[in-house]
Amino acid sequence: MSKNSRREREKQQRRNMIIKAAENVFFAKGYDNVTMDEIANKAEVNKALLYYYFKNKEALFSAVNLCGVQILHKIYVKCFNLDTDGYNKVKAMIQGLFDFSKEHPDYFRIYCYAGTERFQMSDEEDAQEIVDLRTGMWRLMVEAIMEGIEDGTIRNDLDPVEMSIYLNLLALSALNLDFTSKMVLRARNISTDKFWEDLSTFLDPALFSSQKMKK
Amino acid sequence: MSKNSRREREKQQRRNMIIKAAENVFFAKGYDNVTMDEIANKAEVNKALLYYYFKNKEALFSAVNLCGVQILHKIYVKCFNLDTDGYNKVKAMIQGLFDFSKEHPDYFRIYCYAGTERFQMSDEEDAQEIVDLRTGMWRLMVEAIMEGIEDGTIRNDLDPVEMSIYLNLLALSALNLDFTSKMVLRARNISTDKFWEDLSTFLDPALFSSQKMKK
DNA sequence: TTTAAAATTTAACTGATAGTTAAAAATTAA
DNA sequence: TTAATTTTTAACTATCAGTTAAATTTTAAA
Repeated sequence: MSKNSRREREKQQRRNMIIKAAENVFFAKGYDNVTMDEIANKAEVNKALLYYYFKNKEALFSAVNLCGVQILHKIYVKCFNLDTDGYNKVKAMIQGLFDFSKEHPDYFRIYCYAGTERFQMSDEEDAQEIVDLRTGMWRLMVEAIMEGIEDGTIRNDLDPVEMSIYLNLLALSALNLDFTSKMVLRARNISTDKFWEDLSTFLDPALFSSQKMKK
Repeated sequence: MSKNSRREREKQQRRNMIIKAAENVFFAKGYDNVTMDEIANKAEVNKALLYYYFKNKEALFSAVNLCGVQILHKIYVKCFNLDTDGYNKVKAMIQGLFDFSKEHPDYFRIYCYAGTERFQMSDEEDAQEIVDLRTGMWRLMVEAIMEGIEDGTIRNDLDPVEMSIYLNLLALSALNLDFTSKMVLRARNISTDKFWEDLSTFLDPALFSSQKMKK
């Protein structure tokens, strides 16, 4: 049994080696410009073995993406466990996403790419775990918002579920700017970091508006 | 000369036929699942002719996308010319994007897809016009925001350029939800239309915050 | 009507690449 | 030693974007 589990471990290690090799190549050239042969070369392994461990190219990509998502998930958990009020937990999570995009820009890039139309269905294991982790992160943010509503640091006239989605969407797309927006900012000499900081100024009144403006 | 220009017109018509055929196929099956042979069949034209009129598949896709962008651009112009204050112009533009996504869901879908990493460089003509139109729309929104700042309907403590990007990003991604967000909303029985309406409630305080909260 | 240019078809071709396969070889557990 | 598992080998299929060059048809203009 102990030997069997050692074997299992080694198999897992081989799998991980392949994932790291794939990571390397995906990071360098994006998804579409990478061939399976390239990955096999990088992993110093035969191409057929890739298909022994992974169903196809997309599954391999999911495995890489999962690594990043796990990191991000941990960040969210840490933010949620901060000893502070709801508002600050939420802010910490948004900042956490920013930090993630800075510390792991490549993971962040494929995280965004994986959210594309191109990848939106799959029944394979890693894809499912990604969905679970993402759902988990969302749940944490909703919890934080609810805390904020109760302790009075976040407005109470909106559904926390919807609010969490607004925040996530905006944060994500602000960190993953399209070509036109980047151009515009560059032309105005606004760095993406300043753009991010100002996002906070922009959003704060939406998070807590003392005036319950209706219509 | 008049005959020459008639010929030109007919050539343009043929081009348009091809675009419409491509449109049909792209709308039905997305970009990646479409083959050039399919488009040629739909257009009842030989595949080689596609390459006579368009550089490659991507150029053809750009031509289709351009049609949608032109519609959207007109909407922005109309909103900008409304006889109202800056705040309401901005709101009208955001609502215009929503209307576009409802009236032309297919154009909207490829508009989003074309914003992806996959498509972010190209020197061909239609691609350039798309960039120009998008820049134009952005300019209009910045103008509207500046009017709002001057007439006092929009907060004055933020760069209008940045503000326009925040608004566009959020609106766009709220209309183009990723898989996880859609799931979450469905699970909570929140329709995407309600989600959109509530976005307005969420955002309003950020557009005009009477309290100039700093830090 | 003639002629030259432009538009269109035909069909076969290249090159890339994901994915398959089946058998042989190497490694490992027992 | 043996049987199961892992890994390699290398050749194969299928698909598709993109090319090409010659033939044919259509059109503009003289």
